[in-house]
Amino acid sequence: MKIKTGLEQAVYALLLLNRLPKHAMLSGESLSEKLHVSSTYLQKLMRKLVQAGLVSSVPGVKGGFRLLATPEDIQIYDVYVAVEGVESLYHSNGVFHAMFQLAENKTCLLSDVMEEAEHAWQSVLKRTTLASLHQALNNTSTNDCLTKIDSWLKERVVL
Amino acid sequence: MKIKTGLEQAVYALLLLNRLPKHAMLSGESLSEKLHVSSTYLQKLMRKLVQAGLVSSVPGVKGGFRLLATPEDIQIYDVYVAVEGVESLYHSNGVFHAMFQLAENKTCLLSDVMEEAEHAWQSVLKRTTLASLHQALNNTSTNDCLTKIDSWLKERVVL
DNA sequence: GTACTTTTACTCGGATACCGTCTGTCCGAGTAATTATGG
DNA sequence: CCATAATTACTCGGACAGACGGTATCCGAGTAAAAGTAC
Repeated sequence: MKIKTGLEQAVYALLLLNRLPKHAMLSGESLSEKLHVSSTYLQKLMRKLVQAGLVSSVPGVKGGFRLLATPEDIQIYDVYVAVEGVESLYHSNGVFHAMFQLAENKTCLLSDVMEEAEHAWQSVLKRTTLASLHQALNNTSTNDCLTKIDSWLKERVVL
Repeated sequence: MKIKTGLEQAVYALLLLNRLPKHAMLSGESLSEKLHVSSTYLQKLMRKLVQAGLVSSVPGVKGGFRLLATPEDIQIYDVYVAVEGVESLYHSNGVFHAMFQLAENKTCLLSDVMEEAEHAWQSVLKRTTLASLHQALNNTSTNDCLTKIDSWLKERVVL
């Protein structure tokens, strides 16, 4: 059981977009190049982020992706849901009900526990926003790294 | 991303074993019959529980499985680790390092968050024991269900 | 210079292929209780 | 009746097949800016 790497790609893509000046955009091609991930697959992910309302996209030449919401409002959990869907980590397979020949409507024992655990998990992902990640990045990175990124962005930025 | 159903099978198997009198055993065949799951696959899971030290097994005719630890000491997290391994839910794929051309030794931003989230998740699974599930089962089930199970166990119990 | 057409560089969304993992099956081997056999 | 052998019913562990989902690729379609063209 593993969490998809798609989440990682999406989060860091958003983190890059967050460094752009207001209303500026970056093409999917540029994003994938900087993240060193598959271009076509990243585009698939970006579409999911668009559908989730986290970023907006502009077609045509001089098009690209741009952060739609403010970074303070983008929870990591939102990104997770956008990429992986709302399905919970655990889903009962009815062993409990089969065991006791119960109706399907009652929740099973394990589900309750797993649901509680997942809630605890989600709460961490909900209180962590893109803004806090951005902050952490600025605090922990050397100026050299950041300026290198920002100058690269400047070359590739659209509009 | 989903948690294996193997966990469900294992937990309820343990819950069944917990209803046996001291030192009594149940065969893998009987377990799978009551849980309505694949017999051979359940045996695979039981072996993992044996290797994890949660249950002990006795080969030969009149053999079977028996709870090794006391139910108060068996955390659901132990079962999870036995079935799914110690691997964490999230494992970085190095996007962060590729992005900034950093050395591998530094942890990436997302890893920190995901690790914290997983910790919260684990803590719920650690404070839930087989004993507490057993308790919950006794409290929420009708007497009819429980006596039906226990009489069935009496028929199939070994030793 | 203006209106129109073509080219270009993007996003969009579906179809598809690959591959690892989880589920499930099968088989031979080991083990111990039970049963059968021989003296 | 006792000792030994054969049978039986389990667990053990590996090899293997099938299904499913995540990763990745490709393609045609849509869109809009830029470039080219005609008058």
